Amino acid sequence: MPKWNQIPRASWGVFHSQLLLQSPKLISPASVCLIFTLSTTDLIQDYIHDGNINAARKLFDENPASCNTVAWNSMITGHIRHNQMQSAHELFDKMPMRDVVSWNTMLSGFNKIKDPHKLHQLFLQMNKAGERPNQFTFSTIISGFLNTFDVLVPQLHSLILHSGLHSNVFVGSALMRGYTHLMDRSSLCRVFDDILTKDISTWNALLVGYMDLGFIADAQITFDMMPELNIISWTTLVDGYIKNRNINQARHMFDKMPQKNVVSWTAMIKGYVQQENYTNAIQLFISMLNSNTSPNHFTFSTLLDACAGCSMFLLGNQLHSCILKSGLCQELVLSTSLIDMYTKCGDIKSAFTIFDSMKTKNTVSWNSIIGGCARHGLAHQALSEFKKMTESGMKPDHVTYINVLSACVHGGLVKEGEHHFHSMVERYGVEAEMKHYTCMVDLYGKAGEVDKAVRLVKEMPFEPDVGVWGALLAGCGLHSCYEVVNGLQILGRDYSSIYNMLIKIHSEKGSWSHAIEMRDKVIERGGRKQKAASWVEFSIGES
DNA sequence: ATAGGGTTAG
Repeated sequence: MPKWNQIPRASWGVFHSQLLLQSPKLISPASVCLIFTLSTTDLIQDYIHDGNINAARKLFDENPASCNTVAWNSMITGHIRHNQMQSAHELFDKMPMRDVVSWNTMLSGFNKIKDPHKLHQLFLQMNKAGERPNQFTFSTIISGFLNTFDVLVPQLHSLILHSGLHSNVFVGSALMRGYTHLMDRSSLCRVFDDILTKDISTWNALLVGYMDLGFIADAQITFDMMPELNIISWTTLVDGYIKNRNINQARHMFDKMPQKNVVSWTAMIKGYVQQENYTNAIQLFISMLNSNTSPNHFTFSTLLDACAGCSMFLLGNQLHSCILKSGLCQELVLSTSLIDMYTKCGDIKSAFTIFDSMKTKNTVSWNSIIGGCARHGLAHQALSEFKKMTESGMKPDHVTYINVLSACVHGGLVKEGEHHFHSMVERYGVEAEMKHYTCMVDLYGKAGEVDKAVRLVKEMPFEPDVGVWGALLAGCGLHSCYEVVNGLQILGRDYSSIYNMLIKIHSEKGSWSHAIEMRDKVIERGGRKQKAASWVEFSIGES
């Protein structure tokens, strides 16, 4: 039996914080400190360790004089762990003495909430304040800069070389991820070589790098010569093959995995969903359940994607029940997947139920519901949801506008479509892409304003693609605009669909000789008409 | 008291 003063520090935390919690009237923090010969700072640290931020904060606020920099830093850490970035920031601003840990902790906070601009600002302030960045600083800011400030990676690299921190495994793997983003293979390898004592994460970073850059063979060689492998190495390899569109090799390695977890199962299922091989995706999901692996929100959202892809309403609905049971239902991404699944399976009502119950919505959630309305032909509702979206301060992006414009197409709302097409750049700085032009051409074409459609195609700042021509052609076909279609033929576009359209128009006008001439041309070029297909939806019990 | 790998949505 150890004496009380031989009990390790770590075990005390639980003990004395319990003591304080259970009998706050009998014993004060001050007495606890006395009994256990703890400083206020020690006690604060123990509270933070236990996740008891409120007790820590109370003690901290009541004893300002006995709080040193370590206590301040612990408080900042505690607030960040509880997602209270605002409070953390206030403490950071108020603290009398900041050391490198204070700065690093704040940087990690901005990294956690994914605010690269604040992260960048704080890093500049840190340098201005004369605090020298260390290995913690570099690994944090590099990972936080990815996708936003990728260009800074080489410059940070040079600072790192200057400070002699290049051999640190954390710094090194962050740099490797940075160079992977920059698609710079040779720098990736340089950084790898510079890390003198490599650990498994270092090797895994190389594996990710090779796979992301498409060097499949090098990735496999790396995998085969790695000193040790963990489940992450295996999953990286499997996912790498999926990303490089080699699903069979992915499955081969997947089957060879010594053990699998949620992540590896989800990655493999996702691979099949991307290939639109929904049968295999669902079979694999069943095997996953049989192997006693619980799905998480990643898995569910992947499967909902599968349901949306092939209109499996029943399975989607069952998954929804599972999600409700699992308590994952307030997950933002998952709700958005559910909305998408329901709209694509024809149940816009359920989609709205979920959408309206969401506490926080982002651009993607709004886009799914607007897109859902569009798909259901509810043009006016799509526009009113769009109005609500902008009024709530959410900024529309290019996808929002694709959905808004396609709603206008379905509803034949030419005026509204034109309005939004123009205001997207003027009000929100969203430049029109190919898809937006396609929608507008489609809109004009269906409304019979083929002249406007043609003018738009001519004015487009880039070369129209098949989609744009297809929309124009469809519009012409709908209104039998022989001249325009024939014009397309003269322009040298020889898609067989143009000839097919000409056949249709000639037939309608009764010029059979022309129609036959066109048909022969199609056959001559080996063109064949696509088989037509459609599905009819019956609704029972509702009008 | 501070740092790193693999899976999710429109």
